[in-house]
Amino acid sequence: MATGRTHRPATRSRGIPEATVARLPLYLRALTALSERSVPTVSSEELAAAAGVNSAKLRKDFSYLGSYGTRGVGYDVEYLVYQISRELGLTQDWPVVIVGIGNLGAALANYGGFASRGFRVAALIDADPAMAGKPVAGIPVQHTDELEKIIDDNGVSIGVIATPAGAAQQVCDRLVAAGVTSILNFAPTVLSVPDGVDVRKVDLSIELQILAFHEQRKAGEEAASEADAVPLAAKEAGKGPDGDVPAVMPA
Amino acid sequence: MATGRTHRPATRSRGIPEATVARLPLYLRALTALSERSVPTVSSEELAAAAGVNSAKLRKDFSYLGSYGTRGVGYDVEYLVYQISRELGLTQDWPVVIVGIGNLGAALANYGGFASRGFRVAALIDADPAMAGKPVAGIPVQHTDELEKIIDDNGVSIGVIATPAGAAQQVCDRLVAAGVTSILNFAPTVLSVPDGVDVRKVDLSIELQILAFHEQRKAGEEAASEADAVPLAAKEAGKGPDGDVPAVMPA
DNA sequence: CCTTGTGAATCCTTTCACAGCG
DNA sequence: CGCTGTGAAAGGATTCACAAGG
Repeated sequence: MATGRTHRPATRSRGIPEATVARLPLYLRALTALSERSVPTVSSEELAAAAGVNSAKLRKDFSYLGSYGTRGVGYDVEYLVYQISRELGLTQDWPVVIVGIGNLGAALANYGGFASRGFRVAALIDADPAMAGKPVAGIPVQHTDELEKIIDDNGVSIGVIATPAGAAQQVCDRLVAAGVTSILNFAPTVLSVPDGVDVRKVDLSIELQILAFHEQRKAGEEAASEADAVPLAAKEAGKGPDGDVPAVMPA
Repeated sequence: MATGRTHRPATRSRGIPEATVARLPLYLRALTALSERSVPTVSSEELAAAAGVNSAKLRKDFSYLGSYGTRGVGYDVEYLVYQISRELGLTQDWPVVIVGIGNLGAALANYGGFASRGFRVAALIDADPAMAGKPVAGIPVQHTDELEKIIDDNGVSIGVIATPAGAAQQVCDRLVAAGVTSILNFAPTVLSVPDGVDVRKVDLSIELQILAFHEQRKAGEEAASEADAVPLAAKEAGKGPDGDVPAVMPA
């Protein structure tokens, strides 16, 4: 969805479509579950159901990786787990730093899904001096002043931004300057980065707004009121209780 | 991305493309910022830059909503804010419940972006009896036993699941049975829901995995032609060539 | 037989480029 | 003029449906 702006036309090697890449982690998770239950093989139909997609799509996706299945039988679970992991770059482990240790940052630090998938939280960084030294998820928080040194010492190329919106671009710039080339942004802001740097964003309130759109549709399903003229009374001014708790701020 | 499976072919009224719907919140945020700075009008070019998209796309998106701009001038900020809010269903407010008040649930409860956008956290629900009554973000946590009553009393139609993966489907089923028709799922599981219920998921580790994929590509970039301009300071965090190959190989 | 792998058809999204209008 | 609104072209992604192969 939101990778860095116009990078090169298409990575030449074996261009795997972006939509397929986005689904590989899904397949990987379903396969891992099967693997844990010692299921030896799985058909595209079964795996697709477990991953919540349809089987034709899954087969097409796998066809970009190569021919890893056996006709009449299905896919070898262990082998596929390995191939997808390798394709995603998860056979090595990636040190990541999390910047902004509010509620959300702490949640991320504690999130088991990172560690179990080849990601290692190398450091937690926060601008609040009072946080410095305090352990979160067993890792001591370090002050922002150390950012460049931390990136450099740990060879970090992936950074997670969980600061308030106002601080995000600044943090981003420092991360990039220090050598980070992939950023996962939880702050509700558009980050601008130089070419070659990938940014993905997760925006909590946007997801809810999309749901609200569909919810509204459902509500007005029968007796479709075409009657809404245009009150224009945009009294919907930016409301009050904004500046409270940290984590992430609204726009 | 992940709305409920195949519901009706397309909402007949004025079918706004899904891709457009997903961008409306982005525009809304940029417009709100302009509104706060009392900017009266904005061109598609400027607004597109602020939202991080290109201007042709933005104009096409707006064209699905109607003709709200003025040629030679641009768009009236206040008016657009209102139109988009209305289209997204944000002129009413939506009571939501958050189930699973761990680190992530607490972060969500504290997240200002919800309240400021027409969403009201009606209740926090957790299965741990020890949490019951404890206030988080000023709202007392209630026990799961109360779930159905809470949904009913508050007329909640949107639920947020922030429980561990193992509990998610069960919670989902109860929410749906109680009348919730839109679910935002943070648990790393595929939820199955009946037709007519929308599910969107936010998966923290999937985003990182996608970044890792691209990061890996960048690392293998040099050695080939085009000396990319990107310093690529990544320090080669140890790591032999190809991790260990797992036991099973293909037939 | 059964299930994969894949051309071809279809559908959706983005981009182009310019006519049309304030 | 400048900027919107939009047909038309281009590019992706998804689905179909079936030949190929164990």
